[in-house]
Amino acid sequence: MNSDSFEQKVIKAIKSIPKGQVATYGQIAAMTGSPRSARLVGSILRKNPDRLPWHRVANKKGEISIVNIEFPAELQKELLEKESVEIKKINNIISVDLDKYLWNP
DNA sequence: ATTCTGACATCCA
DNA sequence: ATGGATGCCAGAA
Repeated sequence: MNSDSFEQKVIKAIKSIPKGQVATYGQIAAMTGSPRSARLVGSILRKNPDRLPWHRVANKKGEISIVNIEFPAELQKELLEKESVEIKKINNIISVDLDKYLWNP
């Protein structure tokens, strides 16, 4: 499998998110050259459960879009707090303050 | 080959 | 402001 595949680029981009910061799906997609492929980023994260800092990826509202039962939003909350990222929980909806923690490459 | 689906992002009512 | 519809694009059926 060639290392230039969209999937590989996405994985690299996600791995490069600095500790203590958060990136959006669209941002990752844009970094890999396909600004319109935010949804594919999600699919890839879903396929690669381990080995990726998936907890540093949120949608543009700063919300967590976890669907995978193995990696629940609560776990993501813990992981982020461990990196000193402030978490807001409103109406059982976990989100991060993008104004403060969004990664600007 | 065609249709459906989705860890998103936008637009419109 | 909030929800529904639409666009994108690769993989699955």
